[in-house]
Amino acid sequence: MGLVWGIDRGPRDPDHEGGPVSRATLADVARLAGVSPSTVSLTFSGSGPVSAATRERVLTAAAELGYSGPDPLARSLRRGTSGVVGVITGGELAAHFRDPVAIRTLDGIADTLGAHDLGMLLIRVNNGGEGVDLATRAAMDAAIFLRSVDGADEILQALTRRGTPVVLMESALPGAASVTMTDEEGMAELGARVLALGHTRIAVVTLPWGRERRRGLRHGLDAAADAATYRFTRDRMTGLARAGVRPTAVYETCGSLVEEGFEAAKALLDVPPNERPTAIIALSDLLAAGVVLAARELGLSIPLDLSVTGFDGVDLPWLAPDVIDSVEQPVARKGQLAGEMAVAMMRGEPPASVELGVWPRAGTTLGPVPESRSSAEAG
Amino acid sequence: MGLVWGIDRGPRDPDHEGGPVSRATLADVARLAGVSPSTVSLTFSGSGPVSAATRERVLTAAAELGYSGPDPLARSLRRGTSGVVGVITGGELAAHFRDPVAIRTLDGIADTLGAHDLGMLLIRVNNGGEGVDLATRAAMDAAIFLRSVDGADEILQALTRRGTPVVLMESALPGAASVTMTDEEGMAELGARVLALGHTRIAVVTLPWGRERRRGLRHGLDAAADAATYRFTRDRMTGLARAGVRPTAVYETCGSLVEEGFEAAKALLDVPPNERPTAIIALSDLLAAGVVLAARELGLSIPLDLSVTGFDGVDLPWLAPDVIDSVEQPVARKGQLAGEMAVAMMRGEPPASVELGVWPRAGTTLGPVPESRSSAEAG
DNA sequence: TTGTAAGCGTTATCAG
DNA sequence: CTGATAACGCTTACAA
Repeated sequence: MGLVWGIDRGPRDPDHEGGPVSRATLADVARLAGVSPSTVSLTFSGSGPVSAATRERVLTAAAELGYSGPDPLARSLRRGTSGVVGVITGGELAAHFRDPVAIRTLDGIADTLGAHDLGMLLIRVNNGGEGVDLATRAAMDAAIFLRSVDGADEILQALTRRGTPVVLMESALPGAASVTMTDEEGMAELGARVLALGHTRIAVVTLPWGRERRRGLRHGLDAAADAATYRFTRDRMTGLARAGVRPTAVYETCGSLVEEGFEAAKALLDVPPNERPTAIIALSDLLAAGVVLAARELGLSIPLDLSVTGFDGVDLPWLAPDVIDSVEQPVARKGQLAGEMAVAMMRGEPPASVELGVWPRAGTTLGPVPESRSSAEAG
Repeated sequence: MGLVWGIDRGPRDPDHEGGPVSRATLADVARLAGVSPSTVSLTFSGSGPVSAATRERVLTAAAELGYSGPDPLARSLRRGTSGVVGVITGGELAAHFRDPVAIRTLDGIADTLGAHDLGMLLIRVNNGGEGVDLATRAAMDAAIFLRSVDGADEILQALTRRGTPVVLMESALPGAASVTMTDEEGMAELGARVLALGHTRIAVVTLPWGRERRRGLRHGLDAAADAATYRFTRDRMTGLARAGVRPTAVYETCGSLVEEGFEAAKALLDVPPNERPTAIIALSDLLAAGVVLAARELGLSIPLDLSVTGFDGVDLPWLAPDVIDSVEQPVARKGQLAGEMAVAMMRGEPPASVELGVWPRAGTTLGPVPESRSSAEAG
């Protein structure tokens, strides 16, 4: 092939003299089939009128040369699209895919992208800045930001300047689409339910407040809501405060894990009986499950001795017979929606913002509510 | 800019006359900075010698034009690489990301790819063939197949012809790298431990045998091992048979889920006490956990009334105080290894095949072994 | 240290 | 229905 000086693309078996040094291209197929490159292109894309005979000849030539369709890279450049949507994750998710909520969100995104025949480019950005480079250099037709990503600003800016549509989850920014949830309202409603039961000694087990992880007792809920930089944590604590919950103890954990909830409960319940909380509000279901397990171990009956609530609406079959009283989040829907927004923007539609509602879900760990107070009053 | 007839790339705000219709390119930056395109390229790639003054001028021009680095598509075409590794998943994983083993594998892959600044393109191929097209058309420098993928052959062929390196997990093929695990041996060892305890009435709770999902009792283990088309299922059952386990009952489930194990155990244990199995071997930890929960509910003491074993070595803190006797798999390592293989092949190294060992892990659900028999005799 | 030039492998347009 | 042509936006060997 007319290669005079060649391009260095690493070792390609140079002393192999019979076979082609580089892969067959569309032009090679055209030559062998005795047609023009455009005809070959049309044959493979299926988008143009090609006579059966010609198509046959092209396909034969392709098979002979071991040509398996247009090169994705060249096609992408020419068409200006890559067929790939970037999903950029940070924080916890970067280290482990373990959070069931994140997993379900990803699943929702994958649903939508799969249905549109789009690839999902997963980019983990960790605190060290690994991934930022990739996120700004990778080819993608749109990007979805999952949770708060630490190097987000830089990435966001690069993408925006390049005109790549961006969908933000759990945060909003002009120019970008966003999907958020009414965590605060949902938690306020759940808090109201707890208060309606007449509990006075209420403890709260929280998610991490910010990037640095510290485990232990904290003082006051309002201060906590202010101090927390993580949106989930802040919104949910604010919701509790708004509902009028004044906890006797607040315990910060290092993450949404069963073990963390277990430890927190052990600490909170290891006090004289008359000081012991009668209700523990956990900011996630996994934490709540840990609380339930700790209570079981201490011989406390749920919900008679202790009411427990969570957040997320995750399915925990192994906690049977208990089912956490929680706040249901349409997480998969959220992911699908984010995917749909990305697709819409790729088509040129303007960015939209959607807020999905969350709602309390009755379980077995809260106990019966004496008086029905379903709608929480704001204020 | 010199666009006369233009290319239709969808709506781009055509009546906006002041601003640039298309994004600024490297050439535009060069023109504004008064340097040649190659200089701009060198400036951004950082790979060539550029004087501080020139670099400054280029960066200023870029900022002015809102240019944020070379277009990924063009760069990819020119360099011949995309910086992306495809991870192709099928079967169960396609529908849900829920399997903890798969998740840990993905995590391992992500570790390695992240460290090499490579993107991870997740492609789900479902039974309907969705994703096959994408897998053959997407740009990737290497591909990793997770588990058995239904349309795999077609994808594999296309990738191979294109010269894309392929890493197979849990299967092997000439020309492709592969990483597998010694499931059969591991299970044989675990089976030997069960037999060493003197159990005679042993039941087995299996993973799905093949694509079609049927739940219920089956007859015989050898027949089962033959009938199973899913590799995990087949290998583990073969291992049991090899160890000499002759189960009194075999129960097929629809998936590795706690609920499935629970149901299976209920069915297996709902017989007259003198026919009841004294040991249940589950082919996954999640299934085993379901068995433990069912046994608890029936008031059976573990391991006194019933020995239980699993497979995978997954952490299940919520099952405390019980810890499943299981077979530990270095799953994350497996993922990392697959990533490393992909990277190596991208560098031109020949495909390698690695088999990772698995080993029994002692828990609390099997009971003490009277006589130590650590090495299983084959045959 | 910087500029020149030759593509990378396609596809969209338009003419035949 | 098919062919010629002109990009897509960038990188790199080599010359200056």
